[in-house]
Amino acid sequence: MTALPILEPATDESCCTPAGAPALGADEAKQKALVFKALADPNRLRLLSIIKAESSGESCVCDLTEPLDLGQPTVSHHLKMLVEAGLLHREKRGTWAYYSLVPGALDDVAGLLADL
Amino acid sequence: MTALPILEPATDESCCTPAGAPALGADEAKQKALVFKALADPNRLRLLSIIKAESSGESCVCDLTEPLDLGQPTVSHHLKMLVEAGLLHREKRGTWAYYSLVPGALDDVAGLLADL
DNA sequence: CTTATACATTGATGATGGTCAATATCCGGG
DNA sequence: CCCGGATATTGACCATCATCAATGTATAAG
Repeated sequence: MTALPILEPATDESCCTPAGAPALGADEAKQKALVFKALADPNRLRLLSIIKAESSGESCVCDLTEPLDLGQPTVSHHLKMLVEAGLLHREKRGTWAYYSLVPGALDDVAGLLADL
Repeated sequence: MTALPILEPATDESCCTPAGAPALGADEAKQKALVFKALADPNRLRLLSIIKAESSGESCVCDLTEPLDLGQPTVSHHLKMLVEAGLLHREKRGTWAYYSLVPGALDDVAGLLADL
């Protein structure tokens, strides 16, 4: 499992909210918590911010290492977590790896908060 | 420091967004990460969900221990973290402690995501 | 094929976090 | 004043995490 189902279309339900359980179930809560875990680190928030602010919409690892004052392996690790959370998209062109925001992903997270 | 400044009015800035740094600064990132840390646990998400679903708008600890299948000290610990994150409000009436959602707090978190 | 560059992975370490048992505190009733 | 119930706090234990050094992988250049 690389991408989390929470932020995907996930059309396996009939429609809208399941409306079955009166409150958040244990499994749903665990899945949603994974997304917030990905956001629960200052450096990962900064990574998202930097990538979002980039005019081209994407950044390579080499441009992200310096502003965060972190080692390259650490930055790669954080980026991987953000990709697995469904927040970032990774595209490798040549020797470089370009990371970009998944369109609407942050809005989906906001939606997670709305229908808690 | 009991309440986090992020979700407070925080009118110490002139207006709107600081617009100084081109991206998220280290200190801002640290503060915002604290809020997401509070949300990065399945049981805390369930606590918020249960309290939100309550028709009275509030729940006491005794009503929250059973549905989560956790010990009372653990529930109190989670509730404290949510209060310190500015998401829950605590009001003690008699022997009981009633927890309720801080109005607009979840919307403010959504706003945090919007202007990353 | 060799080398250099960009990035990912592994392993280790120190720090943080979730949970519980035990205990403390606060409040209402008798 | 004493007792019992509801909640908070403390201390400890185990798991997870953030970070780095070292190494592995892949791609482009020569």
